[in-house]
Amino acid sequence: MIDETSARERVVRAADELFYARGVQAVGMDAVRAAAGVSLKRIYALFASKDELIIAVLRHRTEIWDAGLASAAERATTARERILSIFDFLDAWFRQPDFRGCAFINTHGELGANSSAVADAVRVQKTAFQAYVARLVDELGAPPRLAPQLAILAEGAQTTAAIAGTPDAAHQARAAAETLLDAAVR
Amino acid sequence: MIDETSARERVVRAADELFYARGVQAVGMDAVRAAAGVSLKRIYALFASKDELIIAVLRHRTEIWDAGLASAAERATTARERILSIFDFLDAWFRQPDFRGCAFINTHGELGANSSAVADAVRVQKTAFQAYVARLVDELGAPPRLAPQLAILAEGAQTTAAIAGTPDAAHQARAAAETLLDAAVR
DNA sequence: TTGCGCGGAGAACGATCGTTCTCTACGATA
DNA sequence: TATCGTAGAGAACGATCGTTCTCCGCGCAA
Repeated sequence: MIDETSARERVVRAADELFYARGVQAVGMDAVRAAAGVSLKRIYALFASKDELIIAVLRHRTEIWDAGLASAAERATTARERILSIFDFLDAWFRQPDFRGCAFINTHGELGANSSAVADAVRVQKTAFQAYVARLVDELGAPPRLAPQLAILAEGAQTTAAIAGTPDAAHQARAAAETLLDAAVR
Repeated sequence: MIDETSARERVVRAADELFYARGVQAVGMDAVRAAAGVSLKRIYALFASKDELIIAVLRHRTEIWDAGLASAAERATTARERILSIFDFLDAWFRQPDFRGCAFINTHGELGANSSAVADAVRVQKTAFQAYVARLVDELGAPPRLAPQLAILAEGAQTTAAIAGTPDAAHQARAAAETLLDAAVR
């Protein structure tokens, strides 16, 4: 294992999958080692502690989330469609068999009280999402107060779908978003 | 400690506060013992395991939540006001200094993947809330599809407020709910 | 070929946790 | 008063976890 970046990436990817599927505290570093195929010694050379690995995993999740959002928006031609594409993206995500809610919300609930670094990383991600929505709302020429309302719908859909175990919340939130859009831009 | 029910109540209440503040897995049974003033032996006579205690705590939280919702609704005179009182209730809750998000969402994120009993208890609570909203929507004479939309707003407000650390999401969600209500009943 | 340094496998260590067990004190009953 | 059962305090136990350390083998320079 000579390639530094490849080893790091394998560790982050394996940890991400395990943390998301079972929760962070339920996964030992030895399980990460086994899944990544990287020795413990090497993992601790790449990350000073499990906490640092958790932060790296959250950053990795942010990239995946951003890429998914952007990819969904690409298929849209208008600002309104780009906003609604968020909920189509959620719908596709909720239908994946390994969907288990938003990793940021889950990790925040699990560790946010004890690790301000985790809480900060989650807050950064959610703030970035709100800014993304605000940008789309601005492009649409709708009043700015619409943006947090749409973001709240997206957040609520994620926790509702995770707990219910069904993807219904995506199209319910999308319908609500359409109503809010209709009322905001006339 | 002769009174069975009082000891049980003290354990549940102490565990609830600790679990909510620090997360379930971060709180050892010895911390519960110290906070409740009930010996470990007695705790394990009342609850077969920590898992059982967790379930009891979730049930206790359900009672608190239901009572809070009902109390907020009492001050309302119309069905529309009763619906909006949900968001006033959330606003008051978000402003409490020890607010740390929805205990059900947090616990589900932490343990839902490993304990189907926990996942079930959380799902039961969320389903009951959705049924409550559906009842109010029915009283209002609005189309039933409005109910899950309002419930999603409430869920989203809870996670948004918890992560952001501000109570803003409550009135943002309330404003969205008003728009949805206006559009649904004309 | 020989010595050296790096990396992997996994044992080891100290801490913590859920759960049980031991010991002691006390209150009620005959 | 003597005895028995119960309850509390906390030690003990086995498991697990994060982190470090030891040992061994392999590739490379002189």
